[in-house]
Formats: sequence, C-alpha cells, structure tokens
Amino acid sequence: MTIAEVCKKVGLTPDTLRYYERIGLIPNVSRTAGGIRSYTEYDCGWIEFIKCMRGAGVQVEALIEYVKLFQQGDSTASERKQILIRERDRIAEQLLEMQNTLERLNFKIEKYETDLRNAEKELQSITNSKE
Amino acid sequence: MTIAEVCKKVGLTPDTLRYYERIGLIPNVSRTAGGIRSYTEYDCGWIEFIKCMRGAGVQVEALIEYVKLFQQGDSTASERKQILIRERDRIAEQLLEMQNTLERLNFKIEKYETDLRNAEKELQSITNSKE
DNA sequence: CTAACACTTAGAGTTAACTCCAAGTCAATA
DNA sequence: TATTGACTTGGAGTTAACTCTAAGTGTTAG
Repeated sequence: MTIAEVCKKVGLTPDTLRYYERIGLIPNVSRTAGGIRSYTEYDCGWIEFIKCMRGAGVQVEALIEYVKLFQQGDSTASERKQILIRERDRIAEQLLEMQNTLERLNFKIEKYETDLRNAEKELQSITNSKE
Repeated sequence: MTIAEVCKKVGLTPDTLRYYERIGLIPNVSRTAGGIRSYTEYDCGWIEFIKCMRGAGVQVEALIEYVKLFQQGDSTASERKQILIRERDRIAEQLLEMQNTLERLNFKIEKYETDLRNAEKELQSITNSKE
C-alpha cells in the first residue's frame, strides 16, 4: 500500500504518518526500489493501534517507549505490560472525570431548557394580558 | 480570598488563574485598595466550573465564548445552551472512543498476562527436566 | 522601619503534537 | 519525451494552553 492508500484507510494525513514513522511509532516500513513507502497489512495494524491509543489521549512519548521495547523482543514483555497498565489506568481516571462533567453539563442544559420555557410562558402571558 | 488561597482550594496555579482571568474566563474579579485580587465565593464557583470543563477537555476558546455570552445577559441564554450541548456531545463522543480503547487495552493486558505465565511455566519445565 | 515575601503587570518562553515548506525524485500518461 | 502529480527528505512553522521572567509594588513580622 502507498502512503495515500493507508491514509484513506485509517484516516490520518501523510504528514502525520511520516511524522509517526520518524519518531519511531511505526517500525520497519519498507520502501520500493525508488524509495517510496510500501506499507504491509502488519504496518497498518500498528498504525491502527497507534491511532486508537492517540484517540484516547495516550501520549506519543508513551507509545514511542512501547514500540521501542517491542522491537527489543520478548524479554521486554513485562515492561510493556506495565506501560499498558499505566495508560489504561490513566484512561480510566480520565473517563470518570469526563462522566462527571457530562452529567454536570446535562443538568445545566436541562436548567437552561426549563428557564427558557418559563421565560417564553411569561412573555406570552404578558402579551395575552395586553389583548 | 487571595489568589494563593483560591489556588490551594481548587488546585490551580496562580499563573493559570491570572491567565484565565486575562483571557476572559473569570469575569469581574475585584481588587483590594492595593490592586491585589480578592476572590469571592461566586468567583470560586466560576473557577471551579472552568476547571471542571477543562478537565474534561473542553477548549478554552469555547469557554471564553460561553463566558462572554453570559456577561451579555439573559438574551444569550439559548446561544449559551447551544454551546453546552455542542460540548456535551463532544465529550460523549470522546467518552465512547475512550471506552473502546480501555477495553482494547484490557484485552491486551490480559494477553500479556497469560503469555508471561506460559513463558514462566515453560521455563520451569525446562529447569525441571535438567534436574 | 526594614527585610522578606507575596502580589502586580506585560510579555516572552515552553511543550506536545502535529503541519507545512522547499527542493528535489519518481511514475504514469499524452 | 515532456509534463503532471504524488512521493521523498530535513527542517521550519503553527497551535493550544499554559508557564515563566523581569521589574516593580504592597503587606506583614520582627
């Protein structure tokens, strides 16, 4: 796959993909004779994983660390697991915070709704009394 | 309340509070005769609201817009409501994405656990067969 | 009264994560 | 074969949201 095809498939820009590769997030992308990137399905798997993690707010730095350990082989498995646990816990915490905020916003929106309804009613009763 | 007291109370730095005020997120903070900020409970309410929204990833730009409308009075109520709805929907969407990622991470972590257990078992059986 | 310390301002600096640019190369088509 | 358009690289620029600095003022403990 070319970079354009991968971009269409996963929804990232070529610049972002090249950036991710440059900083070590997508290991071993091979090239054609002319030096053009040629992505395998395996590469796409990585990209998709990275995209998913980034979408949940996992920092690039943590992902670089993970990929680096991955490339060092099986002996780093438990260290990698620790990274995943750490990031999982972060996401879980952030999730709670967002759930609270969501609830708070829902209350506030509801309050706006009743207030706006009441204001309209009042307006109408004034209009009516004038007739 | 002084800026230091508010900071301790809500968990923000003085720099951040001054920054928020400067860009219009905390309206009408009054000063002492000497020009030092003196926060009311009402101010703290705003700050706490802003902190909550920021904690859930609501952009400063959206909050500035909201505060500006708020200061313009009742006539902006429905416009303000629209902002809250928009941000609520964003948070809800982000929440879903994070829940998916959380699940994915949990699977991955579990896989690491079984793999590591198996590796250890294998190691042990080799050790045993040598004895 | 003075030393020490918190506060003030305007504005510069930092950080993360892209995003864009210039100059050049490669592939396909008229 | 020439041109068009996607690709390459290294490096500069951008954006959001702080965070820090410098130079000065106010407040309080000894």
